[in-house]
Amino acid sequence: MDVEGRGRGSGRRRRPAVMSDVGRLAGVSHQTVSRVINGSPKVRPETRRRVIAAMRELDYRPNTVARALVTGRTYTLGVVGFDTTLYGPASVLFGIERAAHEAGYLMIVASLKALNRSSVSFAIDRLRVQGVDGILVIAPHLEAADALGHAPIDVPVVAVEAGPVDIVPVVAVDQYQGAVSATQHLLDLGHESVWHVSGPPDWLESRERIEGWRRTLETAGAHAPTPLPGDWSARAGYDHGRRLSADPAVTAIFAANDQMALGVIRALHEAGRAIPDEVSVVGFDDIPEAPYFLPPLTTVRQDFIEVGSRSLRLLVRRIEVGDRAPSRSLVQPQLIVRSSTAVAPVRR
Amino acid sequence: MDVEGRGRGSGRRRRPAVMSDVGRLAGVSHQTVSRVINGSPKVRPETRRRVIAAMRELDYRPNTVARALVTGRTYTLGVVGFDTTLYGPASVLFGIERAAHEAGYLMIVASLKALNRSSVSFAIDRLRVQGVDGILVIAPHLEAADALGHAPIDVPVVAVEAGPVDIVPVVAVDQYQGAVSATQHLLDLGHESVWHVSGPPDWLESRERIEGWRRTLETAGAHAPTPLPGDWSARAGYDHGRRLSADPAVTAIFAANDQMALGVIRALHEAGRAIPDEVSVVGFDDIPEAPYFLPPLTTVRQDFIEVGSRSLRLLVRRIEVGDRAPSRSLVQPQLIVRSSTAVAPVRR
DNA sequence: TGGCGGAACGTTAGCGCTAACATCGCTCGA
DNA sequence: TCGAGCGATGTTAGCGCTAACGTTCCGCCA
Repeated sequence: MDVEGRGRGSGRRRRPAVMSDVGRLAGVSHQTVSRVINGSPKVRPETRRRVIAAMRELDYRPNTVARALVTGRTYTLGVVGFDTTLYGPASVLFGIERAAHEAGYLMIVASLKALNRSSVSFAIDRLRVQGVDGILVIAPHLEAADALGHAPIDVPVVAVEAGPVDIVPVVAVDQYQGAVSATQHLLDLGHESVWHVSGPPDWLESRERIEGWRRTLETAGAHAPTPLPGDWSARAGYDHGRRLSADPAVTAIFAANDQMALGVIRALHEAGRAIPDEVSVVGFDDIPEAPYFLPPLTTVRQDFIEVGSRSLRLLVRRIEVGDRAPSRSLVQPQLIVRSSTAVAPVRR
Repeated sequence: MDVEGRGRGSGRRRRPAVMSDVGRLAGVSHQTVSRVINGSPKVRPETRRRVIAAMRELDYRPNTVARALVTGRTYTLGVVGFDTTLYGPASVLFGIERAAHEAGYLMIVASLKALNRSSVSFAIDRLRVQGVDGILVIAPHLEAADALGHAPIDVPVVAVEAGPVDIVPVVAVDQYQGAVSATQHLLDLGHESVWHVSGPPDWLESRERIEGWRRTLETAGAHAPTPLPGDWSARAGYDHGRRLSADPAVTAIFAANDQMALGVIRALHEAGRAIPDEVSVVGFDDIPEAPYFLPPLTTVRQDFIEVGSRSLRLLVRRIEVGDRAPSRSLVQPQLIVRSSTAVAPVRR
């Protein structure tokens, strides 16, 4: 018997035990079982023991759905993200899940097919209908951030990596400062200017990195060339890199992420321009592979995990304490100097 | 009034409309509203129209939780994964979410802190208590796969990237075949043997790749050196690469993933050994950066997205059709030849 | 000795929905 | 002409839980 390995108890596929089953076995009402589960102090130790024994005996598991129906709380959180295949978003997601688990929440992920307003709104709605207690939106994009302006107010929302959104609280890496430190590093090495392979113009991260780079050059009195927009891919970096490597004036390149930096490096290499002796290259993100590029990449490290867990903690605070008030929390990036950057070559 | 921007309707924070509110406004019973929502044919078009109008008017949203309580279906799926920061798992997750969305399900992610039996069991339990309709376990690991042997039978489970598990159905990439094609490619180029930087021995993927590599060498009558186990990181590849580059007999290296291949490449480069002229290198995965390595990496492409969506479809079939019977679905990998491999150098 | 208060329970009434059955007209054929 | 039959709707009874209130029993003090 019990061929199906259904655990203790005899016979065929019984329906799982419910609260009143436990109560019956323990000789109490279902409400007392509920009290035990919810840790009410008004239960005699002896009774509690009997109830717990009965729960174990019947392999009882509380029905979360029924509980959610009456309490209105599901202890699930929704996360709206875009391309979660990329290292950055994947890490943020990971950080969120870690922190959510610790806080007693489960994480539901809704990916976006496209980065636009209606797409974000639909995703938020999908999660809301599911009954999540709160929503995190990873919205590093103009239109996506815009959708947050029309976010529903009956469920707490926190934006991750979004730009200056006034309506909802935001947790983000200080992209501007990261770009400043990358650019300043190159200027400090004696480069007269720094070329920039940027991200897509409609991404907020791109904009802030461009801004940081431009301002730093301007402050130093250096000329800021037109930024070359890529799509974060190594291929884009390669394409721009081919053009840049043909220009002997180019001695320093700041790529808006490590993948594009990799493409730039390959293009420079093919053109026979030595890194870092002739051209210095800086990336952004510090992906795990960056130290093993040829040469190892100087880059700006973002603590994605921290962004994820910090935004989650903020969301939970809003859910549980009811804290409103928009806020803005910035995580500081860190310049990691490796050997893809060196002092500027002497001018001929 | 309505300072809080709560939408149409006058006055303070009303509670959201429920079915009977809609019914009242439309002049029907709540059950008729339910029929309209569930697409019952037994509703007059005129009535249906009135109900829909009332729903819109009140901005009605069905309460998923209440529905789940009575139907027993939540239309959520649980996914148990390990390090979802890596490109492979992240892509599988992405593929799952895509397919889940299409099938009308939401995806809950539970990450593992450690790869062992109890950890997997706990995660499955957490999801089960939450009421998911089915569970996907990304378990490329011995112990993790082992936990599936004791999987609960009251909720459908599908294993992703797991080895030969007999109890639950499995969807995986044919790692063995991938390793065979990588190794054979190197043999075909005239290399006398192929060194292997493998993954951790307790990962199923590592084992199958080792097996494919070893068998291919044996079949060709070549000597199979002891595989060098890494941890998938570029650093591990680098460490092994340093030792391999010191051995002039080494002319071909098969790394069990692209990150380790990158480390190997850097080590060879530092040792002054030319790739591919002196040493050929093959990776595994075909991460998006692989074409931009120096030199571009020959590797074995895994279609992670396909693995994800295929496993999801299998799970949904089991949920909705009740299809039992363990099965095994293999996705074929593909050798991508780039310029990190070339004919073996002539022997001195 | 009566009564009062609190600890430790039990009972009841929902949460918002669906499933099952009951009811009401109306059409249509014998 | 009448009722069988069916389409369209209403009514009722839960799903498994928590919240609110009722009940019981006992100790303690006036």
